[in-house]
Amino acid sequence: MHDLLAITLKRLEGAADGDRDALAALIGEGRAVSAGRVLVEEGSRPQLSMLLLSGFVGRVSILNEGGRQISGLNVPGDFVDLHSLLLKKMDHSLVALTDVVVATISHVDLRLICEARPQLMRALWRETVIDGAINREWLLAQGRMAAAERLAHRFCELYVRLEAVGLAADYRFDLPITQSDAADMLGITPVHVNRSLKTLRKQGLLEWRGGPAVIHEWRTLTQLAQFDPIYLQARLITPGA
Amino acid sequence: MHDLLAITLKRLEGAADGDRDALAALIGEGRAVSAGRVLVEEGSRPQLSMLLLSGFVGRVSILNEGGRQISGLNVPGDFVDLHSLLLKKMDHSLVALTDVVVATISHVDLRLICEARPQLMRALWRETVIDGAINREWLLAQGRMAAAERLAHRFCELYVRLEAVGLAADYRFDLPITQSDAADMLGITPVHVNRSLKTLRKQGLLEWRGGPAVIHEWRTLTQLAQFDPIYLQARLITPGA
DNA sequence: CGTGGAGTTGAGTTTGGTCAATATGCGTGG
DNA sequence: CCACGCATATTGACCAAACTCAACTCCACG
Repeated sequence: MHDLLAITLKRLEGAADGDRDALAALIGEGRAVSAGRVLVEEGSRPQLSMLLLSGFVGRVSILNEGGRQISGLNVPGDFVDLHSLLLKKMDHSLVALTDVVVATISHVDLRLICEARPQLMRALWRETVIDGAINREWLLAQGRMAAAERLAHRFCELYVRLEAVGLAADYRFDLPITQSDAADMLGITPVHVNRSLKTLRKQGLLEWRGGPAVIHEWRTLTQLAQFDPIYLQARLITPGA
Repeated sequence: MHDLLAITLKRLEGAADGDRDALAALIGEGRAVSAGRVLVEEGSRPQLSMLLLSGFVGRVSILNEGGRQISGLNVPGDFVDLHSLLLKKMDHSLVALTDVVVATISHVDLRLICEARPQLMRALWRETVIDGAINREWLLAQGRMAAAERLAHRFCELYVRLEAVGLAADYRFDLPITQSDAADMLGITPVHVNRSLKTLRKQGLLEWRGGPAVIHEWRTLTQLAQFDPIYLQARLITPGA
């Protein structure tokens, strides 16, 4: 668990070591939350931000009539809702898609440390900007790619992000979410996720049945998905040791 | 033009007046760029950020095969590429969708002023976080709304954003972009934009033919689009005087 | 005038959605 | 240990939204 904290801190680019230590000192103990639980409710006004230590958290937006969209996914090592420091009211919910462990940092502390340490603030700002880059990529995929390619793209992205925090290797990683959740991430129906998966499976590109995922043909998969990790590079500092 | 600068500065929440003046001092003269021009090229490493004073700028991502997606739209008063201060390499292009006027601020200056004035940095950070909120809303629309509703939603958003900077009133505003650009914003084809527009027009909801836009039935339109401006509220400080 | 870009419309196709039945797998209580 | 029940996954048949292709119109501009 503490490896992860180290990785998270390490990729705060431009921060001094003193900054990192000071931030680390503000981070609370990890708290376990079980799958399906809402971590932060839409409309609420959080007084703290969270660092994800294990599991997957989804950024969930709801439409009155029949729509649920996961507009972002956090993997271990991510700050989950740094932006709530700046935007009082949550315009979406944060949901534990799997069992998760989160550590918290109070906004009061964050505000103080940011004021005292501009380089750290800048690094945290940068984290939220990278989230934005990922978001843009999702939007591009959502707007201009077919369902199967979008799915392939998401697998590529997840692999790269998880590898960067030591949670994926040899084209394998664990993704214990439902096809329904995947559907909400991709903007398609669960039924169609299933069919798209079948297509990719038949092409021998990957294997995933709600738990361990294996990418068989990385090269082909990235080509199909037109996946270019530049938009992630900011998070690509390889895990220390 | 300088009204606009004043509005932009005013909505930098939490900044002191001294901060605003100091920032204003760094902003260069407006430069006119004509429609269609690329302001910042994908892959480049900008040394400055831009403030949009007039016209519309699109954040354009390209897919190798047949895909162009506008993943964000800036209206006058927006900082166009603040995030390039933090992410060296552009992962998308910035394109003038109409004739525009932009003022620039050098990254060197920005970095210095941010270090000296944490509250200003925080306010600028907040601006990029609001961009993220808009992005999430687009993703929600892209993923879970039908084309016509998505189009309606975009009109609602634009009206609210433009009204906030004094460029829309009485449910009217000017939007001199092509249907093709609208298509790339919505993730649909130009032909389908045309048909969706026809639908909305027939329902008497709005009028737009590539120039002035008029929303006839705001209430109905917002309902159709399930438009709730909370995600924009951070930018809703009404124009001074 | 006439040329090219943008908008409009129709006809036919494709992708993904809907509805519904069946399968699978797991945790609980008997 | 088994049976039941629920949630998730899988598949088929049919439907609807959006795409493709192509023709035609409408301007603005030279």
